[in-house]
Amino acid sequence: MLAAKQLFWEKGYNSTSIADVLQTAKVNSGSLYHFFPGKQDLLLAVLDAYHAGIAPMLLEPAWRGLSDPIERVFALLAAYRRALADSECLYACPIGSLALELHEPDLPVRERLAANFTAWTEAIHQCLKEAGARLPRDLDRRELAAFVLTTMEGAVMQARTFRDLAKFDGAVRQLRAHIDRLLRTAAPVKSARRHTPAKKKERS
Amino acid sequence: MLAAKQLFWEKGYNSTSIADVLQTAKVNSGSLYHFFPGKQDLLLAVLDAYHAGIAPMLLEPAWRGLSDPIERVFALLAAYRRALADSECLYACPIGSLALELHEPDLPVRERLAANFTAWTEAIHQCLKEAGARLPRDLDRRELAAFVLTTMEGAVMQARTFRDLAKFDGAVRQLRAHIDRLLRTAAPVKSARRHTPAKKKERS
DNA sequence: CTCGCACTTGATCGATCATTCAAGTTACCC
DNA sequence: GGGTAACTTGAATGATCGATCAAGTGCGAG
Repeated sequence: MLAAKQLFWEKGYNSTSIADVLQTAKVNSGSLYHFFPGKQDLLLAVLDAYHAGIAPMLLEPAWRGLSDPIERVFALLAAYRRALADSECLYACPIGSLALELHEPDLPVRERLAANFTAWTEAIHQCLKEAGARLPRDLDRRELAAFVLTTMEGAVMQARTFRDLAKFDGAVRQLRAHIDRLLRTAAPVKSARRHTPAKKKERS
Repeated sequence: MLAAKQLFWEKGYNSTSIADVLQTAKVNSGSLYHFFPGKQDLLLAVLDAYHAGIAPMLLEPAWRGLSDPIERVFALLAAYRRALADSECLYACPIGSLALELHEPDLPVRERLAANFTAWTEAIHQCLKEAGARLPRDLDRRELAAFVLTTMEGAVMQARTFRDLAKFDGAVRQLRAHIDRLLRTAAPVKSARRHTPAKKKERS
């Protein structure tokens, strides 16, 4: 139900009453309960809708015309920046909000929250894999992909709390510095091959 | 009120009823309303309590015996790791949770949420300033400090959602790699060419 | 046409919500 | 001891919550 999706995002799950949904969707309670046995089933459907919409509604618009995988990573972050800018910094990632709002989520709810995060992270992971040798061979690309999500969620949280886009930009700038350095490490300056030192062993 | 603090953290603000608070605190409604005109005033008091507790309840225990400022940064993150481990990954940063749960926070609420973030970030900023020349001169230390908070919030969110400490560890590992590189950039060679024991004057 | 089923209607339920208040109790100053 | 202000008591309020259900309506199949 689109109305529920909208309202859960605008007001949160607990603050959205069934009556709100009914009014927005212009249906009666009986109709709703015919399709959704309870409020939680509505939430499950909403989470499934978000999951299904990640590729067509989020990734595709953000990546239109971009082929470079690293550019795509930051294009996705730029899409969130736009959402913040267009909403005077009141935007919040609906999945992240629900993940923190629901303190005792039943298993099916938590599974779907996790599935949304996984799908998001996996899309970034795909980019990092496509970046191939531009990134260090021994880099854990899945871990870095999850770190991009970490950065996005933390950055949105702060931008929203401070109503300040600069908080978002600052976080992205730090992430970019981190990734730039990984790119440089993997592909040292072309003209100075002799500058490449012996590989230092990695520590944990 | 300690009971409210506990319950808002355990169940969230909207899911905690006044009746819950009354029962936990073993007081009557009249008493509570004598001190707090409404539920929101209770929230404000809780947020103020968190703010006041950052130094004594969070930083001091985490930093006991540690003097190295960079170690302190990661010791604070380790404290959150411990909170997750001790709670089977159901821990959530109370401020972050409230920041995302309250979708239309009144100004006084939002101010206090922001004040909590600011105080936390400022503590890290202090560490980074103490790190002095070990970090690049042109590094925006406040921005990096905010990025540490970004990482913590995003990492806790994912660890909690996946019920997996590894999600937290992965984010911290990425942050550590980022900061390690900054440390290396500032002090390229271990054998100090020109040690400057003279302390730079600090500006306030 | 008519039967059966999917779906809608909207009143209604008991529970619980935040909040109020008149009456009672305690503590402290003069 | 008497007064008073701070605080407690706990029942009551009206609103709103998620959920229910008997009585419809519409429609396609036979």
